[in-house]
Amino acid sequence: MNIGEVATASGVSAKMVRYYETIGLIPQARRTEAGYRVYSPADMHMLRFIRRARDFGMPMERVRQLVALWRDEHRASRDVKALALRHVTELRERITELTAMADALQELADCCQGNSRPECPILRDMADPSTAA
Amino acid sequence: MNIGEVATASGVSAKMVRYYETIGLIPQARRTEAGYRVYSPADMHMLRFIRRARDFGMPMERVRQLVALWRDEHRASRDVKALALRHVTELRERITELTAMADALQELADCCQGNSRPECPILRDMADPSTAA
DNA sequence: CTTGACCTTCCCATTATGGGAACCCCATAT
DNA sequence: ATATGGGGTTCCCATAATGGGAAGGTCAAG
Repeated sequence: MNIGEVATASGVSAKMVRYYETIGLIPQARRTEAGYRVYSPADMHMLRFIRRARDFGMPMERVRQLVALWRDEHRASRDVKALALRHVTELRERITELTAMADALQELADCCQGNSRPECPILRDMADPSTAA
Repeated sequence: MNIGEVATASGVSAKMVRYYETIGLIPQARRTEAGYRVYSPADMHMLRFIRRARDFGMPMERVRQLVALWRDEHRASRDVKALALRHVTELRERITELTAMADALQELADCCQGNSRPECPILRDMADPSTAA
């Protein structure tokens, strides 16, 4: 397969495939005489795997660790699980933060009449939180 | 006040104050003879306001709109409320996405023994989701 | 008048992704 | 054989918001 085919098959854009190669996330592809990159089905699976990891919201560094475990026949599933759970924890922390933001802003909005007059508790609170409603 | 003072007082770093000026989020500061930026208490309040908006997770473009409303004495609170609720909606959408990621990964982790053997449902599923447990 | 803290501008780096230019290659239709 | 379209290649640029750091000017206190 060449890069366009592996991109379509894996769901990773050709641009990103080249990028992953430059940052060393995937090994350098073999080349044809003309310089075209050549991929095996195994490469395609690896890219698909990476795509899945990204879909889980993992930062590249974590993806890198996970790919290393994936390729290591002698890994301990404990290590994979620990990595996964660490990510779940981070996701839940982020969710907590966003929820706090949304709730706080929702509460302010609930206090706002939302009419044609300028008086607005949202702006008032944001300008000076000490005057909380 | 000079930039260091307004930075400390507003919670926005001096670097960011200069940056906000270059992108036109805040007006260009007056300068002393020597070229030092000079800020009024009103400027400080504006920066604090911006800081609060950022704390709510708003992207700069939304902050820009909000600052415009804040400065407009003739705004309609309806417009402020609409903007706030739009942001709440986006936050909740993001939360839904992150929750789906966390739940899916948690479910995979629950299936993983987490021992010293290499067999791991997390990796198996990520490599090929069609073999779902 | 020195010294240290603060200011100025300018450049660089980050993360992951896409856009686009300039140029080369391959297969197919004429 | 050749024109042509659809790839491929590299390289550079841009993003959003933020920090780091260098080189050099300024201010205030001792």
